Amino acid sequence: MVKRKSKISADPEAYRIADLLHSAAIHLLRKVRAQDRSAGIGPAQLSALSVLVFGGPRSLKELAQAEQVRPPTMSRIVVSLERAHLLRRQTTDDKRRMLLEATARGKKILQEGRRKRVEMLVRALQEFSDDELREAATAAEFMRKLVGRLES
Amino acid sequence: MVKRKSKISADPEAYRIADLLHSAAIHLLRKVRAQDRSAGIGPAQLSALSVLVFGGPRSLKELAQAEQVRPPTMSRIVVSLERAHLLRRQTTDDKRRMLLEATARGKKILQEGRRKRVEMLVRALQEFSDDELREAATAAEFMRKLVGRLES
DNA sequence: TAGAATTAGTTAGCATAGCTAACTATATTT
DNA sequence: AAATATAGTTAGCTATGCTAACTAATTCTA
Repeated sequence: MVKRKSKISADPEAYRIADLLHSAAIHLLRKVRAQDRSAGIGPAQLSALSVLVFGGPRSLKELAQAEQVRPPTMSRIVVSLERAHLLRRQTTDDKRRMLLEATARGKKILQEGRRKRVEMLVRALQEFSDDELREAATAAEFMRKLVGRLES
Repeated sequence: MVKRKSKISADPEAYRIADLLHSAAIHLLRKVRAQDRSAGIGPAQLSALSVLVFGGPRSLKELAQAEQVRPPTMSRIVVSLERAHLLRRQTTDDKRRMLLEATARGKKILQEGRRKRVEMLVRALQEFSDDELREAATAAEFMRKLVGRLES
């Protein structure tokens, strides 16, 4: 009869955790974004480019899906990246389709832009103790797992 | 002579962790943001409103600082929230300054908007085991600590 | 205490990024 | 061959971020 909750959580605890994670993600990105301006490339462009650099060439639609945005949004991002010579389009057998690929310059810029953002986090992490760093590693893995399980 | 690294990290590990956290934050927010549209209120407005609701009334400048944006940005956010009757301005002794305060409606909308975002996370969390939930709690606390230590 | 400097907030103008609706061009299905 | 589906673009809207330049009020200082 009793619907026994086997979770630590009951709801309130899961809610509290979710809220913390949500707020932390917002504020983490906001702080880290300040580093972007020097790269002269926005966060969405940086993120899309990184998919191409680390994940290899793909179509606009696939890139949009990877980045969880709609095709028109990605279309514009691609135009910006192309104008900056950070990616190139290749035609395919299917003439509607294109393959997007990072240029050498794109790879370089990406690494620099990303480096600045990530190094800010690295600097903060450097101040942590060994124990805290182990916590950091666990937290990072957990975040990846969580994101993977979010409904798309 | 040897500059002994006492960190787990050495650099590469801290870098890897930082990169994971960065990427997780981007994708978490992107997925969760989809829930926002139904609230008819953008993420920046939601976040600013939540500072007022949970942290109490404050000036525009203070709110901008809490949200890590510049005053003109916050000024516009405040205008939107005011037009939607989600906050009100109060005058103070110092006539340059204003106190911003959430209205009852603001509190309600906030809780609903936030609920939708956070509930998406809660749903994902519900699928985790007890052990994983303990991990989640640790990760959440860690994220808060990390964000607190980022340079502003 | 008059004038200078500072502070709070706004306005104007720009860029990026998100969306939907409607379009073109190519491929596929019937 | 015609209908349908798919890939990407264009147009137009909204929200958010910024800097520079402004107004109004307050505080400092000579």
